[in-house]
Amino acid sequence: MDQLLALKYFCKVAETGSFTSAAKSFSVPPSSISRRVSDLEASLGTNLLKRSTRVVKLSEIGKIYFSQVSDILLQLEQSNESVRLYQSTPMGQLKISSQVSFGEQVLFPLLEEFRTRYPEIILDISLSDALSSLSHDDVDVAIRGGYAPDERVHALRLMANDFVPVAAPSYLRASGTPEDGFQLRSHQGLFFRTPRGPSPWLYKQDDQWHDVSGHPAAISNNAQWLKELGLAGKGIMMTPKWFVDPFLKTGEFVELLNDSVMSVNQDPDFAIYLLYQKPRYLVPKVKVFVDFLVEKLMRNDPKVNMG
Amino acid sequence: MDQLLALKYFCKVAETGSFTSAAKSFSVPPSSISRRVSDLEASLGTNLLKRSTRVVKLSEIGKIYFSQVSDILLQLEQSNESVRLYQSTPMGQLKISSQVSFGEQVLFPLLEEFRTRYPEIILDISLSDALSSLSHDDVDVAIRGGYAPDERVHALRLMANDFVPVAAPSYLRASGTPEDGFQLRSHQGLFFRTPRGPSPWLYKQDDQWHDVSGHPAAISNNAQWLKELGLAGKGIMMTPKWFVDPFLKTGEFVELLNDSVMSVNQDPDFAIYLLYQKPRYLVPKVKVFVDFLVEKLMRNDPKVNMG
DNA sequence: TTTTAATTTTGCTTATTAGGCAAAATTAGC
DNA sequence: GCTAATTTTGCCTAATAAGCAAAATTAAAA
Repeated sequence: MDQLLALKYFCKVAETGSFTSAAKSFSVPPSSISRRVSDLEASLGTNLLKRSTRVVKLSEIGKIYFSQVSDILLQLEQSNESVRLYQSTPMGQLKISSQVSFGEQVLFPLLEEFRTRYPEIILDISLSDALSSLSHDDVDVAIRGGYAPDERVHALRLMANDFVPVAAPSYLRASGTPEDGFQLRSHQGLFFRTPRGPSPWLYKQDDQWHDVSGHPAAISNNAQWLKELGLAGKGIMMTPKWFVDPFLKTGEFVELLNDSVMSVNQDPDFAIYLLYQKPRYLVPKVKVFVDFLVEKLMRNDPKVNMG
Repeated sequence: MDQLLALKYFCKVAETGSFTSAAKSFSVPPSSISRRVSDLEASLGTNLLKRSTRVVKLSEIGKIYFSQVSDILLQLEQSNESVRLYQSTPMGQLKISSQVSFGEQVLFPLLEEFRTRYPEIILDISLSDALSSLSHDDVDVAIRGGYAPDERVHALRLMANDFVPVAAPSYLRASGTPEDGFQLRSHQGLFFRTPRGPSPWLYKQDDQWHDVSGHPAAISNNAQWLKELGLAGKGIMMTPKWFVDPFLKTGEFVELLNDSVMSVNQDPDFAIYLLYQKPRYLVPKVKVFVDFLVEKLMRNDPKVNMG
């Protein structure tokens, strides 16, 4: 028996005092109401209603049951309504995982606008360079520099992640400016250590990749420290443009080997990806964040969109 | 969709963290659980669960929904349970309607025992000599001197309602003792007025009924007043034995024409009836009251059971 | 990484149950 | 007692949940 249906029928009969009018408001024949209510009474072993052809009244226990059940039905409807609201309005906790430097450099400056635009979303950002899968970690969206990931996850290519060699003018004055990829090997290098180890410098010539890594002056997983060393003229750093963009503009960093194809990775799909699960029913908070990042990073923001 | 079933399935999945174990506890195939929960999610337009083969976790909105819904299910179960308790234990308001004199004379003396035996029943007694149908009046049981009533009401013949003429010794001394039914016509009469009018005195001889009503000394629908007049020797009163039983014992009243067939009504089914509706599911409070009256009035209570 | 085993989901059929209509039964009011 | 509104019952159809087997998925083990 569809007990919830029976309860709805019963309450309507109790409210209207008639099977017929209850049937009308549900657009079913009165016989359906009669049967469902009878079923309900049978399942409880009780007469909830005192029937007579003209007036249907509640029995003593029917009165008690009705007052309780009608409240319960109301509560249930409110719960359903709150779910629908959640599903139609961006709200709730939004857990975002990002690489440290991208988060610090690109993400954080954007978030204040996002917060004011969607005040009902509570942001929960965790920055980490550790490889994490969305399925394990309890995150809604993840931003990762890397490859296109597995299938059942939406991967939106936010921007290219091209690496370029940069150095401070002071370094170049002291050590000279490399004119060719292979010359990098004789320079000082500031190396970023990924979870897979220090990233090598790769140089492409005639469809061939060459490791042109310089002498390691410093290795760290902390991009900030490496950047400071670079600004201080301690060596050449391979870095995504977005990471040093402000300094290139001011001239504190100089991009080297403009025409060469440099990388730290041979995979052409290497890029910044926005990852999020694709559930059957997309949650608004995720959708608006994805849309927001697309708007800010993929359209016409010259500062970062230089893929 | 059987939403309540879906909610139960969903909550069990949320509690156990597994479709399979939920299926076991309901003794249905896991596919049923899967489908019902999917239906529920579809009807809400939301993913309530984050599925993976090993662990099923609640989504953000799923957590909220679960906490609300599990509480709602609990409330509903409690309501159902309270109905079943009501249906298995004598409790609640018991509305009793009775004729005034029968109530005062017979019923009230019994009720204290009933109250102590069933403390959870709240008695609501209304005494009235007006004809009332159970369907109109909001009563659970009614006690009526009269005929067997209509069909869809249980009519339990509690006791006979034979009327006998009685008088005080002082009256008999002053006016003489009638030796024959027809002699009553020359006596003073204390007449009870029913809703149908004053009750005549009827005397049966050779299968023939004769109206042998005396001169009306007083007419009232208040039996108590008539009784006081009778005790004061103002006339002869036709009364059920149970109404004057204590006075017959003390000799304050004397029963006249012991061997004659006297009545106020020609109907042989005239008696005291206990009336109650026969609903599909008999409510315990009514059942125990009926049983109680049968025990007290129909078995071996010599004081009143003199039909 | 590959394999394995547990779990969920899907496709199909069967069984159950609600809806729908008409006729019968019930009853309050005339 | 009759009439009209209402509820209930009988019977059929339609909708939906259960049941089973196979396929798909995925966390953990090898």
